[in-house]
Amino acid sequence: MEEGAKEEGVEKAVTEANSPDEEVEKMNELDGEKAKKKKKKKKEKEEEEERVERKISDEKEIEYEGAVRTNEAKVKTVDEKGPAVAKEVVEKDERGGEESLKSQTAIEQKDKEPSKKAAISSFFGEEEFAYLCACTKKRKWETHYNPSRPNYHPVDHACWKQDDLLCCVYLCLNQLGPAYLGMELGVGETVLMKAVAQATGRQLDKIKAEAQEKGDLGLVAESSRSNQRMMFQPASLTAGGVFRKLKEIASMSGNSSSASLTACVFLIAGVLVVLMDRSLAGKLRIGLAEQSVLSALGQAVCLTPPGQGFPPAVIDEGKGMSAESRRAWIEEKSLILKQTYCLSLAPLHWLIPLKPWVPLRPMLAHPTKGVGEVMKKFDEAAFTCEYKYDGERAQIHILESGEVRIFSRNQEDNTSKYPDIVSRIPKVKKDSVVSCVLDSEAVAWDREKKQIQPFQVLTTRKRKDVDASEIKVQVCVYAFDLLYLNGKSLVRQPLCRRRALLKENFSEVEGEFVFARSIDSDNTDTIADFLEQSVRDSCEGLMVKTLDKDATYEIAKRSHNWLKLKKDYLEGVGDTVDLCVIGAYLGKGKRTGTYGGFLLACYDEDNEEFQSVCKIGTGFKDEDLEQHHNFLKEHILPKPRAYYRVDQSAEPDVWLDAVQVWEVKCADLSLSPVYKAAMGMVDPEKGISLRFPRFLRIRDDKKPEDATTGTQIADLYKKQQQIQNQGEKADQEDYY
DNA sequence: GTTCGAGTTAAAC
DNA sequence: ATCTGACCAATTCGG
DNA sequence: CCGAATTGGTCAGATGTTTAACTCGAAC
Repeated sequence: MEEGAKEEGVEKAVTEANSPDEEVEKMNELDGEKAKKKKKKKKEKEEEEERVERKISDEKEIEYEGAVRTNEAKVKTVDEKGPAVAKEVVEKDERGGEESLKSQTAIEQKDKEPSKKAAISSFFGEEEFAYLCACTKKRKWETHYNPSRPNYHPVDHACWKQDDLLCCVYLCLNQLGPAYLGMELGVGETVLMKAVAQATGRQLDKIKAEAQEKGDLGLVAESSRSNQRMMFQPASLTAGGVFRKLKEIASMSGNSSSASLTACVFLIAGVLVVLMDRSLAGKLRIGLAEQSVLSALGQAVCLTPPGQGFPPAVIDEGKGMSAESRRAWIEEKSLILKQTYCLSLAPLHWLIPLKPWVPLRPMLAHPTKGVGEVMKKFDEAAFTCEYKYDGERAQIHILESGEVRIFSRNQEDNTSKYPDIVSRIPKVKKDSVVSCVLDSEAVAWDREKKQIQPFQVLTTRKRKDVDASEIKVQVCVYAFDLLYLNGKSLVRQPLCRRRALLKENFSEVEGEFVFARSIDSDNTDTIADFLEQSVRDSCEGLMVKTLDKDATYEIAKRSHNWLKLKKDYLEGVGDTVDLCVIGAYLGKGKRTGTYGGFLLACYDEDNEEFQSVCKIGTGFKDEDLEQHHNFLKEHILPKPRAYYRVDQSAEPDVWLDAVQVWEVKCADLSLSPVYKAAMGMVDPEKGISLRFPRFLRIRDDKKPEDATTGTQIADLYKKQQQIQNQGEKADQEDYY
């Protein structure tokens, strides 16, 4: 760790921060200084000036919990007031004028802490940009980071070591690198708790209990540490150092191995316990996620353009502009950044154009609760409706060399999972295709019955290094979009064009590669029929996409440019079930202090028992959660009733008396290794659970014994399976 | 050494 | 995956 | 015509089931 600190001293002397208190003092000094500068610089109205100052003094009053100091940046974490234990990253720099203004308005509207966005915008400090400039200039990244060069290996990303800005960015995004390189920490909550226990020398159970009470493991670690009084004063922690350590952990095999545990321990014992902890858990909770980081970065890069050397000559390129045009300008530039980010997922990597090999983020869809809403949203624009197949997103890249790569929805490299798809690409693409990227859904396919299989079947496929000869679950690819063809990006082309090119350049092979079924209609009834039909054909519903207007594939502009229409979104349609609450789980984060989720059971009339069906944690209004907590805490049981059937792995934090019935909606039913409902009725060992359960309302008119029965659940499951087969029958009738 | 089971994590949805 | 709430921008309503 | 209220969209952060992969440690 100390080594890390040394390495960092590149452009600027390291400022040692030995205690949080000192840190705070320093920050305050800086703030004061910067306020002055700001005054000089900003020639806006005095009114605004005043507000800026007010904000700064506000900030001084915030109580800092701890701090990370890098050479380039000061990152402070601050606990928000109120129930939400969120984090703010606050960093002031002299270019913060614009951002401060924004935050001012926020303060005025809501007399609370500075708005999150504002804090974020000013996260990246001037020095970092300078550093960034230096890095970009040197092109370290580009040279090392070139996946297509021979002998390339992810390890080559060691070049990251020197780039603290990048480290900051990744830390913020909670990633270790571009997703498609598949770097995972392998550290989950349990390991983390062990580490905290070990670091603080306390009992694991105690830690667990406290974590539940406080709703945040990081807080536990923090308080434990301060109780403990550190034996040694750790060297200041740099963002780069932390990041490096994280990667180290990731690259270690054997997570609960003593080596990695001690590494975690070391980190935790280090300085910023809270921040570290959350980062490890993958939840920074700083009220700052991807989009915001990108915006911040976008602004940053605009204002202090890269490539100037150090120190940068131009710090605020937008200085002369009016507030209006300045904003528009920043927005425009940010879009470029976002666009490349959407392509490559590598923030520093903005120079590369779309090309096969680098996955791009897939277009997503907004849920829609009826054909009416679809018509309203797309109004006059022409649109198409496609089947929404229930499988896994597959972005298939064909390189000029003929090599094929397949990426998941989250840019995970799935090439080795689908050797079967890879091998059938040549016979499916026409000769006109040299290189391309296509968007599709991989769906489990029963070759004998020639029909689609449920999602649950697909998930049983092997995931790594699959040998084509060993494949048990076949897949059919349903292609629906073409994003790149023969050297040209089609991302800016409208869907109608892309779709036409797709159909021109590929040919269908039954059960292997098929175009998504679609109709182009604006008739409500026709669409409703098509929706019905899609469900009969084992699909989830429809995807609705405009054909011409706003029909590009530009994720940066709009990542949810499509609509999805599922049967279970429709009000009063879809599977609905009445279940009894028999347990609750303590909430985390926002939900600290109430229940974050509940355990639900159906009533089994044969054995007169309550069998667990699923947990539920969404669909509640804040108000609902409060109400449930108040009501249910009166019905806490010291231990479960004898007639509760619950798997050990689903045991709630508190057991509840079966007194209330809730109406719950779900998308599907699944065979469950965990839940006990209807066990033995469709499978001797497995019960039945719900896919995507959500709370609808309390059923005060029903007593616990009136809850949906095990038999009914089993019937629902069977009905679902029938639909599978009926769809096939209908298809066959079509054929003959 | 090998095998098996338990427990954990990440990633699909 | 689903869902809610906060926030922001654009549009509509009412005086 | 302007300010206030409504609406629509995006983002962040709560939470769901199931599965394969992986590691560890005990039993063989």
